[in-house]
Amino acid sequence: MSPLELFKALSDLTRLQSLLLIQQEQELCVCELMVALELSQPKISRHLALLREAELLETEKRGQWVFYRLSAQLDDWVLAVIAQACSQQDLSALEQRLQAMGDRPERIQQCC
Amino acid sequence: MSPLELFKALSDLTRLQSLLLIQQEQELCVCELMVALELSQPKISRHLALLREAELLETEKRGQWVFYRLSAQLDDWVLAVIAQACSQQDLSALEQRLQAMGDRPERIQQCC
DNA sequence: GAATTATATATGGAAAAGCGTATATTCGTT
DNA sequence: AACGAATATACGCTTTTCCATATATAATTC
Repeated sequence: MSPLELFKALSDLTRLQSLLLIQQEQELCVCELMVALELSQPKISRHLALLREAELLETEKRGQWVFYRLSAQLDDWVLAVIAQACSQQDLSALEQRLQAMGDRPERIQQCC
Repeated sequence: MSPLELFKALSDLTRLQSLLLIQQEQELCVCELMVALELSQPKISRHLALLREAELLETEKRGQWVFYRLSAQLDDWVLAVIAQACSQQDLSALEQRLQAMGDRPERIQQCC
């Protein structure tokens, strides 16, 4: 991944918010992002596909859901850039809609 | 400056290389960037104008030249992102053409 | 003050990106 | 097997971005 590829991937609000929110939440499925960002399903899917093709995100299919999370083998400099962006981006409205969302898909407990 | 604005500004190779090379060299004028990037004058000027409008670069006119340098009041997180990009971008060919360039405008000695 | 150098901007067109809608696919449920 | 939910992709269109060329402006030199 080159700096140019990273910056292109992050130069769209939908992709930027999706990536940062996924980072914050560890993993999210498409329907959760639809609620959080208040956008249509095809729009979310298409932007996630771009982030996946750029190998920023990886997917895991569990049942009828596809969960997106940060790719496991991201270089440190990429993580550093994402962290800087995250420190400057207000995701509170998105987080709030996510919390308020009913019927979120069940998660395998990750930890403890 | 928002993350989105920064990423949009850096999502073009001409702008990315210009910004990083300017950072490395402290300041450069348009004609030096033309040689380093091997691009036309209007193309360089237009992209620099975008970086200036985004307040990533500032200019100083000295004689017939316009020198571009990093804006003085950039936030730390912006500088951090630029530094990460710089660590991953190979500018050696550009630097080389710059060194080999004849007739570079004289600089006011900056230091010591 | 005419010519030259350095830079900026305008203009029209080409390429790319993004969008809404429609459709396909896959999985789970009945 | 049929249906519904979740996701992906295809298609046509609009918008944006980028470019090459031409022109404008400003400083310098002769």
